[in-house]
Amino acid sequence: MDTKDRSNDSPARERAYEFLKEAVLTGRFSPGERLAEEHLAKTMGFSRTPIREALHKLESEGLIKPMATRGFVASQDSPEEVDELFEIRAVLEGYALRVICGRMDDGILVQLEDCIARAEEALKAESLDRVFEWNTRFHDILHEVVTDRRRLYHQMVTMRQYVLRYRKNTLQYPDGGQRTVDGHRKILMALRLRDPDLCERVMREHIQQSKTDALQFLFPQKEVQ
Amino acid sequence: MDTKDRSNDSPARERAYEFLKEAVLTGRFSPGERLAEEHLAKTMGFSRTPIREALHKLESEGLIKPMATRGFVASQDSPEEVDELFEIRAVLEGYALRVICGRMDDGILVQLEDCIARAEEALKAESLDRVFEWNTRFHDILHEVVTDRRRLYHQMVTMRQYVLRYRKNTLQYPDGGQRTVDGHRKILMALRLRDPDLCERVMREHIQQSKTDALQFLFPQKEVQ
DNA sequence: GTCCATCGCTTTGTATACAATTCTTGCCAA
DNA sequence: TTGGCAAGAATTGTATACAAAGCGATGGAC
Repeated sequence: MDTKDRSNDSPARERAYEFLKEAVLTGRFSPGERLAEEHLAKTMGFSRTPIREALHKLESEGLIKPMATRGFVASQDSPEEVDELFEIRAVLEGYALRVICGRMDDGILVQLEDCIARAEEALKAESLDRVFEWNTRFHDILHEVVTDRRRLYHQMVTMRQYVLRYRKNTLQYPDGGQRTVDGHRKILMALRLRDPDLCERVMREHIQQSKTDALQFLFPQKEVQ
Repeated sequence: MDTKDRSNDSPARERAYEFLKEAVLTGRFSPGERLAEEHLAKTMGFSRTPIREALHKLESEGLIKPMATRGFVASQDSPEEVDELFEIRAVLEGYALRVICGRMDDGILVQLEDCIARAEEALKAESLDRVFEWNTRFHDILHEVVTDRRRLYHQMVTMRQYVLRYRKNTLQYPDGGQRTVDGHRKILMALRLRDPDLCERVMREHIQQSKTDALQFLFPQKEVQ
């Protein structure tokens, strides 16, 4: 039935968006590099129209920045901006865990437990890729519980993907992986206790911890306040 | 061809955006009404291009909703969506007040005090318009303290404007105005005490209170959980 | 040699044309 | 009558053309 190539049936605007997002998140643009519509259009084989729409969407998500007069640049984030991003994440994820706490069932708890166990294994095996994978899965499972809270879900997903690009490297920092897994363990415990206040606090601290790690990785010379 | 836009300096896309935002926020579109590009373009005297860009921006802010297959509709919010909006606001504003707390100075405290006093006066005079005005000013003053936290600031401003349309009516509810002013008083006290935890909690409760009022106003028949 | 004005090139902003898709309507068959 | 299908109308998606605005380079005045 559906024999057509799937990559071709989504609208050009979406493909352009995915392509550019990927490019920004993997740092394929040098920081401050100007994003010229015509050039991008030619490179990707679209016209300027879908490119423009993709650029505007990326801007609304804060992935690129408008220049003073016109056009966009691939933004290099300042330490302050990274800090703020993580802080907002911490606050939203904390609140989300509070909501999630009220919706817990044993099936999910088992899944989370499993994630942690596998991440631990990967840690012992010193396979950071797999640690990263299972840590990611841990948060995915939690987010899935609140997909019906669309604003919240959308924001969390957006912000997390924004951050995942350097999150991986962060794990390589001394004990970064261990700290993350410990954080997840605390989160699981708070969920088991069905304590919303504790849930919120623990999640917030977890994200703030990862903020510290990320800042130290990204800006090693700077003091983190 | 361009005989009509000489008095306008801002780009068409921005004027289209402002116009449509205003129309949505004041309820000029009936809920569920389809927003056809061609029609809007003709009505407003633009071409479809700036209209499209404006519509996409409005969608990214959650003011309109994409239909299943194509196009947008002016969305009537469900109780659940209004609830979520206020909850996210509560969380963000709470965090913001925590930040603001660390930046307090006497000048700002005096201004806030003044706002509250004037709102009280207006309450006694039963001038709800002026109550509304000074309550709005109260939050404006707070937000101005964190304009440099751009994501946070932008989100708070966006969400608040979204909510202000029915906020005014909410005040007309029994004691709605008094409750709001009381909330502001608590906020001021928490700031005076320079207690970040208290600040966050008090602000969150304040927004949640206004959520309750708003829900009762918007959906009087429903039970509010 | 330096500063400023101006011209032209580059890039974005807007309009419009055209293609693709969805929605509607009306007809025909079961 | 109803269900489904097809044709055409309506509307969006994309490409392109054109207008306007910025940016840079060149050249002239001092």
